[in-house]
Amino acid sequence: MTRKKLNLSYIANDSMRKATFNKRKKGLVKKIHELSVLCGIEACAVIYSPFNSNPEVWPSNPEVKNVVAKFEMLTKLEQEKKMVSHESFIRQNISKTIENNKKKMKDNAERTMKEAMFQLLSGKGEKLKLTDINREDLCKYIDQYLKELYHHKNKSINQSYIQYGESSEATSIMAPTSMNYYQAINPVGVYDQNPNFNHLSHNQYQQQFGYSIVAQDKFYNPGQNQEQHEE
Amino acid sequence: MTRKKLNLSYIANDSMRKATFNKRKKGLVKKIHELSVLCGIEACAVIYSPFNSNPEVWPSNPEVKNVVAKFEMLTKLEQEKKMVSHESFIRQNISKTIENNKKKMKDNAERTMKEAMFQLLSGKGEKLKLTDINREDLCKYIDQYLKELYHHKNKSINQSYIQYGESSEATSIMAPTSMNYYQAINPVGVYDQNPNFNHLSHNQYQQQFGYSIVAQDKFYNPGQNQEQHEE
DNA sequence: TGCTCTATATATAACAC
DNA sequence: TGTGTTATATATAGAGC
Repeated sequence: MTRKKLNLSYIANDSMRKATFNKRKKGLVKKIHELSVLCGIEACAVIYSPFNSNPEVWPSNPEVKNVVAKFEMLTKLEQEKKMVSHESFIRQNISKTIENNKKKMKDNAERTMKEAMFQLLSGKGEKLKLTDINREDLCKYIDQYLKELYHHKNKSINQSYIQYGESSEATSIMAPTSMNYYQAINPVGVYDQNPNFNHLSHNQYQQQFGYSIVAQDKFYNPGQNQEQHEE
Repeated sequence: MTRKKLNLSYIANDSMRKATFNKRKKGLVKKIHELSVLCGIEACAVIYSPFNSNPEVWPSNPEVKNVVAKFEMLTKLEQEKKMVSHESFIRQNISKTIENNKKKMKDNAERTMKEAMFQLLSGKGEKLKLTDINREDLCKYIDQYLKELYHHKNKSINQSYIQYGESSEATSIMAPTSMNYYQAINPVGVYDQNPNFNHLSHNQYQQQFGYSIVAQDKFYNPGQNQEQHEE
């Protein structure tokens, strides 16, 4: 009569399984009851018994109805969200990891862009392997960076001086764009090779870059998308 | 460091309660998991946690969805029927007891009636305390008794001889009613005091007693209610 | 707060009836 | 099958960190 060390696997023997089932069910219900009393919470358990003819057995106390009612009230989706099941836990973890990864990749890309930009600014543009960096993306990044830079600068001086929205006109702030840098740093040929600046209509440009260039060269209107990379 | 003997009552101290909650929740989930593996069953538990911001936590494995789905499929009524909660157990017990009591009271009343009837039949009617027994009820009972008696007698002789329903006419069986007994046993005065026989129309009589008296005196049609006391 | 540790309370496997 | 008994495995209160 020496107790075994619990081999956690299905008990093949029918009568032994039933005996174990009854004992453990009793213990389980007791535990649930204790937990609910000790901690003043609502809890219930549903156990499908293969022995007891009625397909399911219940948990603990009269509050079952409340618990079940509450549980039923939640939509299935919400239940799944809130259930800390092993599966959903793992799923959540995967989602988190993917999200994290995306963030870091984006961050990485930005750092690369920034470095490239500063290399251009410091006159070391000829050392840049532009095959590694998408030229269009780089232009976009530089424009965005300068826009934010100017935005913040002007904001700190006089907030009201800047006008947002599509209707802002002559009062909008002058800011350099990637064009200036390309013109300044690269030979004309290189600039001409970039189709983004030469052949896009204003509408296309706006679509591509998220803000419009006004009729007067070198003026721009910060569009509604300007805040998207605000930190 | 000596473990106390578990005082099963709400733990007032917040941090201690939380610690206990977490420990016991873990143990509970483990137990449910063990039970489901050892006995090859589906089980789940719902615990409403006051600590964990998400209002409920759950038990063990991916089968929760199945368990919950099954559980939800059952109507609420069916669930309650099958739940062996303490409360519903007691409620069922109460219902049973009340039902039993009603049965016995009915049985008692019938025995009293029967006794009274036989006292009348044996000519000891003058000893009856008719204040204890509702005169109307007694008439009803006697009629019913006789009806059944004749019904069974004729049934055993020739079942087809009896015609049920409202349309049965001349073929219906002749049977004595309580009127005969009252007329035979009591002085006219007593019989006259019973308003049920003298002053009710046929329709009213039918409404009152559940069957009709046909135009010819002493003939009756067993109505649809005749089977109601059949044993 | 949340973890580990350890003595003890509890749960329960195996056995007997 | 259900119940009771006992030796042992497991759960956990209380303490420290």
